[in-house]
Amino acid sequence: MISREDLIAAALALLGPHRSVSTLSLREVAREAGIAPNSFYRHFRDVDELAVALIEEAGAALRKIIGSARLRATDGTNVVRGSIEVFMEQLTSDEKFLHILMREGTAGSDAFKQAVETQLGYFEEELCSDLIRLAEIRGTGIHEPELAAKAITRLIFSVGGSIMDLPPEKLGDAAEQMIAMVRMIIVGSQAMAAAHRS
Amino acid sequence: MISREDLIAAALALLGPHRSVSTLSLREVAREAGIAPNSFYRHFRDVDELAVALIEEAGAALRKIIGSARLRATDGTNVVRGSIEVFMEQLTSDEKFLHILMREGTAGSDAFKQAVETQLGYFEEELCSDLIRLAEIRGTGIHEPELAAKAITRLIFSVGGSIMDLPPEKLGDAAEQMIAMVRMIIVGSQAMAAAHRS
DNA sequence: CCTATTATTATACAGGTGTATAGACAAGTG
DNA sequence: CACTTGTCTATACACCTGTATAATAATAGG
Repeated sequence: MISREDLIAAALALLGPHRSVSTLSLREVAREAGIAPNSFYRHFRDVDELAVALIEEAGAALRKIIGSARLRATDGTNVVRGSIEVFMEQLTSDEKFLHILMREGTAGSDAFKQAVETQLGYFEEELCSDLIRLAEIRGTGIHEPELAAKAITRLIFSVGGSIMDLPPEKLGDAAEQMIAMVRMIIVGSQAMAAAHRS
Repeated sequence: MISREDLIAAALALLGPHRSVSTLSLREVAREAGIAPNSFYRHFRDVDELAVALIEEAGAALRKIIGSARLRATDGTNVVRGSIEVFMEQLTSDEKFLHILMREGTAGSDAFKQAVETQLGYFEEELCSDLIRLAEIRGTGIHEPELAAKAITRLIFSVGGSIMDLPPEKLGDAAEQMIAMVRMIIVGSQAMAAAHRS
């Protein structure tokens, strides 16, 4: 007896740097999972529903990963660098969670897009509390941390999408650029807090 | 006799908020253009080549639009707001150029992705010179304007992709958020310039 | 005007897709 | 045991896809 998770795993196996979720077909996933096409319906209404489940799983897995990275960086000296390094690590690993979330942000069905949106929202929330914590540690204020978190999240996922099939030797530079861009946002939101206070 | 442009126009007609370039089929475009499927090959090797041409056309059209908006805003008081308003205008107009560029950033073939990347690069360049000009007018320095331009461009196209099928009454708020986020980046890059100079 | 070349078409094929239908098999219940 | 119930499969249908081939229509050259 096959399970939802088996189907998700089968879909995951088909995905890769050159294969996006929205191009998966029902028959293909069923074939990969070793079941008859029609059995697919026992678990999902259509591939779209599978895709949404996949996104949710990928998001949860990713948040778990960066969650442990968050705990590591409580001193506030190198949070940005540390987080982006975790990100790049994940980008070059065999796990496809990041690729899925980055690649499919704007394609696919409405349900699918909204699932991605929801996951990005979770990241924003967590990042937002990080930013507030960071500002407290450093004693700087922070202006509209939700917006800063949103900007950083979108920026990273967008830039991530462009660099994800770069040759590995260029990823270092890309990471440095990312770090600099994120710092700009953080410094900006802090400077704006200072300006507002005066 | 049908031309490349006619085919591009046919493809454009098929696209919309719920239809992305990567889902266009050769037969479909040919049908829309009123030619036999095989005649498609006289103009493009495959749909992918059409898609690339489409991206280039959309990019050129967009740059032309914001180019005229750029000229309008030489005093440097409200460049950000003005630019984003042009952006939102375009987002709600019937022209689909923006949608195309925003929606397809990370999906589709490699050639396609790179075409989008190229267009985004053009935007970055133009924005970069704007930022430098703005910094001169205001007398503030600017730290790594290329990176700031990249961050802003990616941010706008990424956020744009999420809000493009929002109900129109929420677009105003979204625009305000965009403005605030872009300001964070600009303020940040200026603050970093000040810090470096000291 | 006839011909050579080019552009466009119609037809056809092999393969893929989602899904409706009906049968096969195992499990649980009396 | 017989029987129902839920799960899976095999077959089949209609439709769509890209493209190879051959026939047609249009154009240009002499």
